[in-house]
Amino acid sequence: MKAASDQILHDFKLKATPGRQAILHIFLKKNFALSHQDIEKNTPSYLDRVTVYRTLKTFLDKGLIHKVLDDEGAMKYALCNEACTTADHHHNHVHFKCTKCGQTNCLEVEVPNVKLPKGYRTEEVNLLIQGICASCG
Amino acid sequence: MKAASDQILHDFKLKATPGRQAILHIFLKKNFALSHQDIEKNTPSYLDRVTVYRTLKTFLDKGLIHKVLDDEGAMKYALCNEACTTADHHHNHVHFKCTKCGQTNCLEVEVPNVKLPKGYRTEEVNLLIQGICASCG
DNA sequence: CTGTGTGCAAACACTTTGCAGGTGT
DNA sequence: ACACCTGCAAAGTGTTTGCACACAG
Repeated sequence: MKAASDQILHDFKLKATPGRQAILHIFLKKNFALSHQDIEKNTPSYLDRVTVYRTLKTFLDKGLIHKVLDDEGAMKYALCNEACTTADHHHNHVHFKCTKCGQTNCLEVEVPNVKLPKGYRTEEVNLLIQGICASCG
Repeated sequence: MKAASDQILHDFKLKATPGRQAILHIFLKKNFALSHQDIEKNTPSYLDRVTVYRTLKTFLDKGLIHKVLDDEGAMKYALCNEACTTADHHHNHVHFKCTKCGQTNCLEVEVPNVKLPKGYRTEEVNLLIQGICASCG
């Protein structure tokens, strides 16, 4: 796993530092969207809160992770899937948030085509579905 | 308009106070989703910031307004349409955020049916589309 | 008159920024 | 060796709470 995260960091032209490895590990282990808090909770205590902020921002900038909308207004983050590079993003995800266990994950589902009124141009679609997930059902 | 807002407040079993009337007026005038900041900017200066917070929370509780997701994590609010009462909500809206003018509004569009993996149960769907709106196109 | 809303002040939580020193390449 | 991360501290911003008074019903 260490090798894997180092490889990812290297691919995105980021130095492999302990903080980044730790945060990246968390994303690799839990495969659902994480809030800043989630990350801080699962992070070695020597990691500074500020570093988490900066690391997340760096990851965002480089396109390693992406934002996930949450109904509570708390921003969450998730790893981009393999196809995403710094240059080419396609973030038309469907996210599912379980109201019971609180987990949000990416569904590998086609984003339906929505018919917009005339004159509207779509750039990005974010679909958040809330309900009960398979584990909690 | 004053009469209208008083009527609404009364319907939702809320006292008609100046603060609530003012905030409700803003929602009635602008027919797109407003952030807390938007409201504060358009609000008479005698209205306390705290009152805005509390009023919004009250409106939310009573089902007068509902949350609108925003990609920046900034919570926005919009009036529920007429069919919403305190008891019965159906918030499967489609929201469109223009990346140029920044306005977010409710589109009167059917929410497409998404096929979920087995075991998932849908309770609420939030669809946020970002792009260029008709006025900015 | 009574319960609720409001304003003010302060506490609290979250996020960002500057700088000095440490670390990966 | 150099640029870039990191930690600490502090400032900045957004949100919540407690309390006394004012007001709508």
